[in-house]
Amino acid sequence: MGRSPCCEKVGLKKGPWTPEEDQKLLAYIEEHGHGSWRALPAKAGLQRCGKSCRLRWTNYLRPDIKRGKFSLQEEQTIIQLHALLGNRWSAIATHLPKRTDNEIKNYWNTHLKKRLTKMGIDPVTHKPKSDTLSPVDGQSKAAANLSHMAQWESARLEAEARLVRESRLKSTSFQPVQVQPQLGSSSSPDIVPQLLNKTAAASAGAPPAPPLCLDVLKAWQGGWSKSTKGGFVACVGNGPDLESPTSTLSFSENPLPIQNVGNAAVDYYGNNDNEGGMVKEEGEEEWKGFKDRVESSMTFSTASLQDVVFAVETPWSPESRKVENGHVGASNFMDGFADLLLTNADDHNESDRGGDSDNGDGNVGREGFSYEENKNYWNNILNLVNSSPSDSPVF
DNA sequence: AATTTAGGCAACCGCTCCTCT
DNA sequence: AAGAGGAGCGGTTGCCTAAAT
Repeated sequence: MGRSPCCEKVGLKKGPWTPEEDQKLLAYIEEHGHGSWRALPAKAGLQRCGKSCRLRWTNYLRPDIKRGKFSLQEEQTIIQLHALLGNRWSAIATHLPKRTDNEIKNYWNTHLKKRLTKMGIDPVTHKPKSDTLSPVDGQSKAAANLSHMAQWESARLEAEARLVRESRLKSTSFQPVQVQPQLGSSSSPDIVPQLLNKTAAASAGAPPAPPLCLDVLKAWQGGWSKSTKGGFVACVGNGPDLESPTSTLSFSENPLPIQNVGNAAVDYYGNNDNEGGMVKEEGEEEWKGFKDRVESSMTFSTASLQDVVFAVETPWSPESRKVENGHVGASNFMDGFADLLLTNADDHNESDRGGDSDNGDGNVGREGFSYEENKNYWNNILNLVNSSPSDSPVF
């Protein structure tokens, strides 16, 4: 709003950095920290704008940057998180602590995007391109449902936030929330546990939730059961490792209309006959901000993730769903997505990847996703989030 | 060997968000 | 509550290098 660009000053250098400039910047930051980026160049004796200095530091000079070729695991992480988050490079970068968002962005644009395209997958939607040719068959519908899952999750977070607010009005007597230490690394460490607890309490038809001790990772491993009302109950925290009482999130009053999951999210959370009171009302901006905080920290609520899996699994074949040791029955990571991707990745890459990607199941080397592949694709994305390293800054 | 083309990456630009006053 | 400044993010550009002709 009227503020002049930081680099507009005459005499400031642009373009590639010289080793001397790098040295000056490095030396200054090592001694003083960066402090105010705007003030840094003058103090460090650099003819650069602060923004340029920050960029140089974060993308190149920072000591904890890993440079060089991306590993197989890193590629998988990027692709799957991109499917979930879109072009939110900084969020993706939080899962690859030694890579910069810029590096990831470049790698995506120059390598991974092309590879997906070559496989017949739209790199934007992560959906088989063939879907657009025959959008009416059941399989395509399922894939279309999947493509909305990120939006779904987003809408859900908004709704949860609304529920928090509503529950504040309805109840003033919640038990203190116990938070396991792992969550402390989140930028908003208190949000999710409270969110879950209050969401559970506010859910229509759900009994008052006991205090919830949430460890996202453990909770994610919790089992599932189908409710007797035809809805679904996510049993949070009943895995063997959990010490806390079980919290039950019930959506039995509102079985999700999965067949139109993208639009359904709107209805479900906004305008449906929702007895849970998920009604759009005042304070949208506040809740948008709330949601963004949750999203930006990638602190997915357990319920959200499980709902997503629910959305993935349910419309296809509920009976075929496997639950193994409390995990969602996604196929093995390497057998599923990675094989599909890397085997299709052709030709020019296997030599430097170790070449262990062909599982010989016949699902490779062709365009488009099969039903199972689609399922695996998304389940693996969720598994990735689930299996994020515990020292990840976002979990 | 010279020229053209394509790929890869660092850096810039403009916008948005957040914080402070 | 509103405005200004700072920081961060994502998109894009432009340069450099390698490969192809």
